[in-house]
This record gives sequence, structure tokens and C-alpha cells, in this order.
Amino acid sequence: MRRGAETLFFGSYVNKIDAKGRLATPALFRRALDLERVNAIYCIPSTEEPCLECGGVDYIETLMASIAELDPFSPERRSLERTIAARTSVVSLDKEGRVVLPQALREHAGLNGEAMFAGLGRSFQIWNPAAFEQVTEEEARIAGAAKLSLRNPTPNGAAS
Amino acid sequence: MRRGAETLFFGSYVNKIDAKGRLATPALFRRALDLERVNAIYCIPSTEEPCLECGGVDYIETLMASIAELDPFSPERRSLERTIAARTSVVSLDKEGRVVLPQALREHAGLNGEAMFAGLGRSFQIWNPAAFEQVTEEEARIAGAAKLSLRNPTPNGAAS
DNA sequence: TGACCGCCCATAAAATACCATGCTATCCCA
DNA sequence: TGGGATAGCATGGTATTTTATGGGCGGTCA
Repeated sequence: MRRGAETLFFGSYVNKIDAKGRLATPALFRRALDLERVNAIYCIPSTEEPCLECGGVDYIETLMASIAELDPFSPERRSLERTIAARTSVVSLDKEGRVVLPQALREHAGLNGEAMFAGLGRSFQIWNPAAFEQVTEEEARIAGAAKLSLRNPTPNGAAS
Repeated sequence: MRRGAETLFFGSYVNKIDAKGRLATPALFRRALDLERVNAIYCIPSTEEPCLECGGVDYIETLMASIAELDPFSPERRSLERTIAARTSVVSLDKEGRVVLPQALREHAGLNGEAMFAGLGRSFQIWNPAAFEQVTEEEARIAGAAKLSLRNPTPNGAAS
């Protein structure tokens, strides 16, 4: 599996949504995606926030793999499958790297003229830029505190 | 065996049932199905809910394989074989990718004018859209709690 | 005879592929 | 160092294909 830093999502970018609802994926994110394998991104409306949780094939496969470890007929597994798999949109990219987000997703994130891509490492989010701005100060405060509890990773946990 | 994310069922779609009882399978689901091998979907009326558990050949094969691992003469195996194998309908697709669900299945899921396909990863369900909507809020609550207990999959559990 | 089933074709709308433009930042060579 | 060529990228418009959905027709089985 491709697991170097070049496969991670960093930075944030604001792009326009045109009349046809098309939205360019930032070039850096496109390189982090394994588009050779599946020319699409997987978007899940966040249950906590007005944004979309997104990633490439590896992201969704990792997610589904964790669900698959649960007992086949447990209610937890059932619920997760329904709230994750059933709510996930597979959005394919055109030759220029643009996606068309389904109506439901655009509404969930409150997107109109433009959208913000925010890198989260292994995944990224899509926000209404204004809404993102709003949660940013709070976030920065929490992150500032969390940084203090970070430790160096253990050697065998490092990327291979 | 085909086992990537491109063979999984994601998203949910509502399609109409026409006067002849025909129902179009979502295009994305058709691609996830191995229709080359068997041009059909396998439908099992759920014992817990008013919906149909569906999948392609690999789905039913996996299911039968896990039953086959049980003790040959155990009552559990007997019951499972009867409730699953006997109640499974093999529904073939026409050239446009439509299926005609048997009367009994339509009644079990309470389908009339339209039907909702809900992707669950390795399988999918068919619901009356209104009924699905109803169970969704409850689901979201359970899933919210379950998500917190999700861990990164173990290395050997990861997709290859 | 009539309900049903498998097959064929038709169509409108929506999704997607294809082609074009202008901008910006970078590179290269004088 | 400066200025022109160049490559990458976001963005805009047009053409082509998919897809969901509709209906028709002959055969089959009860």
C-alpha cells in the first residue's frame, strides 16, 4: 500500500463551484489520492459538523475494514454500515480533476459559490469557507493544548 | 477474487417501480456486481426488518461458506440453511439492468411505487423509502456511539 | 384467453468526457 | 538580473454517452 507522506492531505484551499456544480480538487490532494486504482473520492456527510469527510480508496477501505471486524450481525455493525456505507457518495473526477457533488452533500455542507478543502492527513474535509472560519478559533485553542500531549512515535509504528 | 472498494456497494438511491414491476438497479451497484459470472442478484427477506438483504454471487457464496463451517448436524446449521437458502430469491437482470421482484418480496418490504437501494459495503438492502427514513434517526444514534469504539484495523486485517 | 415473462427499441434528462482559455508561477538563457 | 518561453492549474463551455424509465411484441404456461 502507498503509505508515504506524499499520500497525505495537507493544507487548505478554496475553490469555486461553477454553474454545473463542478469543483476542482486541489492538485496536491489529487497526487495524494490513488486515482490510478479508483478515479474517485469518497464523501461522507459528517454526523457532528456541517462538512463532508472525504478520502480516497484507501481511506474508505480502512474504514470498511474496521467495520468488518465487528460481529456480522451485531447492531453496532449494522448501524455503522448504514450510516457510513449507505451515506457515502462515490464521486468520480473528470480529466481536469473536478468533482460534481450530489445535491444532498452540497446541502449538508451548506455549499454555494465556493468550497474549502481542509487536509487532515489521511483524509480531508470539505467545508463552506465561512462555516470553517467560524470553528477555527475554537479548534486552534484545542489544538494548542493537545500539542503538549504529543509524543514521538514508537519505531515499529513508523511508516514502512 | 475481486475484493477492492470498487466492488463494494456505497450510497443510496431511489428508483421507480414501473407498471410491469420492473426496478432499475443503480448503475454503480451494477458495476460492483460480478454480472459476468452470474447475471442476477440474490435477495433474502430480512428476519428483523421490513427490507431485503441483497448481493451478488460472492455475497451468497460467502454466506453459504460461513454456514458450511458449522457442525454438519447441528440444529443451528439446519435452521440457517432453511431460513437462508430456502428463502433466497435469485433475480436476474434484463439488458437495461432492471429486476422484477417476486410478489412475496415486494410485500415483505412494503414496496409500491418506488424502492430505495442502500449500500452496506459487501451487500445492499432494498427498502420502502419511507420505512428506511424512519429507522434512520435511531440508527444514527447507535452509530454515533459505535463509531467511538472503532479502532484502526489490525495490519493483517487491512485490505491488500 | 389472459396474465406473465423475456426480449427488443425509444427517449429525455442527467452524468461524463472532451476541448478551450486565461492566469500564475517557474524555469531558462541571454 | 531580467524577460520571454513554458508548464501547471483553476475555470468555462460544448459534445457525447449513460442511465432511468417508458412502451411494444411474440412466446409460454396455466
